[in-house]
Amino acid sequence: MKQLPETASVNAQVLASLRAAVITGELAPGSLHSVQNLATQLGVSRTPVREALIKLAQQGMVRFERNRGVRILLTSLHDLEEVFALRLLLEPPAVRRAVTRLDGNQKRELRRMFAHMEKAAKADDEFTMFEHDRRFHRVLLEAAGNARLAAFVDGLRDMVLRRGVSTARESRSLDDIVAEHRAILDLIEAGDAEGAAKAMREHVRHTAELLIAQEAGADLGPGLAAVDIDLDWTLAARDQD
Amino acid sequence: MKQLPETASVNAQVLASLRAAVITGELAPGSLHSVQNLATQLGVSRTPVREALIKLAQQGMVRFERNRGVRILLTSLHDLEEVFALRLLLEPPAVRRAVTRLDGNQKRELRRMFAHMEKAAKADDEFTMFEHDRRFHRVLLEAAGNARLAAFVDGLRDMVLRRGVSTARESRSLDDIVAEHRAILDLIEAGDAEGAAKAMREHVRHTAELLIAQEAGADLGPGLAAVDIDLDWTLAARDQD
DNA sequence: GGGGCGAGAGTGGCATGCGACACGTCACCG
DNA sequence: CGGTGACGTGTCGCATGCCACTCTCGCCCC
Repeated sequence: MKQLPETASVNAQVLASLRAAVITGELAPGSLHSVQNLATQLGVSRTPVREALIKLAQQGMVRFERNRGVRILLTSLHDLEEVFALRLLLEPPAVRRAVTRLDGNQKRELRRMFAHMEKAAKADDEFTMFEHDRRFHRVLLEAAGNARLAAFVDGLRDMVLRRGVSTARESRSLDDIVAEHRAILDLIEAGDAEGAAKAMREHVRHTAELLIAQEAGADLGPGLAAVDIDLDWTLAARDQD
Repeated sequence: MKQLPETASVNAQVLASLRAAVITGELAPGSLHSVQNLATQLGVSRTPVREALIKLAQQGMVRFERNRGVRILLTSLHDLEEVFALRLLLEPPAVRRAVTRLDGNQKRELRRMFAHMEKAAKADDEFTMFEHDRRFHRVLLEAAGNARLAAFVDGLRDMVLRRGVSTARESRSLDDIVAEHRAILDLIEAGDAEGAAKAMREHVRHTAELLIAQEAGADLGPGLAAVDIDLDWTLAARDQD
């Protein structure tokens, strides 16, 4: 486990370390760990570790088991289904709204994130790629003006990352991902809120299908994944005035 | 062997107490409190109190201020806007999906909650009314099969409760609220997913408008509230295949 | 009399002490 | 030989100790 050198609050450092360790799989899904042990490895006392774990537990990444330890929860197929159903409900409307609200700084930041993604894709740097992917989405969500939405969706991504980072390459090239984001960015720049929302919708939907199909394949053995999960609750007729 | 009392963990009890205290206004919005003080009042040590407050802080109800105390956050107009924008995005699709997935127990529970609401409305029992209102919505959200969605929306309600419980009576009678839920329930029983979703949408929208108008009135002084907030991000043209 | 300052009280954050409980081990009994 | 129960180890949950920092208020110097 990585030791953080900097001088932010101990709690925040521990939280970041633990979150990273869970995401990268350094703390294996399903495994059990003691607070004391984690604290020793991080070079701090049990208290900040416990407090950070409480936050992760609220997010659903770990679970306390009394007198046994802390269980690292695994991301099931159903978890992926839940996460992407929510992202499909929230991100397209958020983008639609963000288009009319983005200020200069945010647009610049968006372009910057996209440029970093392109560069990382060229360099085949998966980690940097997903890092900026996340920040790209976060800028958009924040621009929608709803902090709770932004925080919630950002938290949802954690559940996917530890499945996604290591495996996305198998089914979709980094260039494809960049292309989907380019489409979104172009439509935003053109002021086409509706188009951008639709592009985001397709992007999330595409990502969901790939990850879920792949995950189902991993669970059931290779080559026979025939799952068809109804992710998209918005497909029914419109409930509008 | 059964353990009837099933004494919940101290932490859970403290969490419930603090949440209730914040919602009822016993801990006034904007006020500052020390962990030590709260712990003494609850008859426990600082640790479980601090841990419960950390959870409330993650939910946005309180904020730690180093070396000063714990601030009880107030629900601003913008907070209400955020909460209801999210509920409008999430609850109608959840209901649409729930209609086709409700099992017998859940339908029975739904009818039971509604009956309690009717009874509480007749008895003019505001508190019981809102209690069952919340559980009515929760049953529906859980029936949609997405635990994250249910937990998230349920958490959002906390932000509204402390404004809503004490003030809803001024603008809308309990009977009106019951009527809106009756409409939803009837359409669910009839298997009309689309109609139920629309009814839920109108219900949430109606609630939002009343609460926000009233809150704006309270902020700006009585009689001149002329706010028009764009809650409804779904009103734009449909992003569909 | 006015202004600056310093000492004290109070606080959150981190470290540590302590008790009750879960689980694996192993000796002992049937 | 198989089952069983007591013990030891390890763990969380809760209580408490300690420290650096903030804020207040009264005192002292000018």
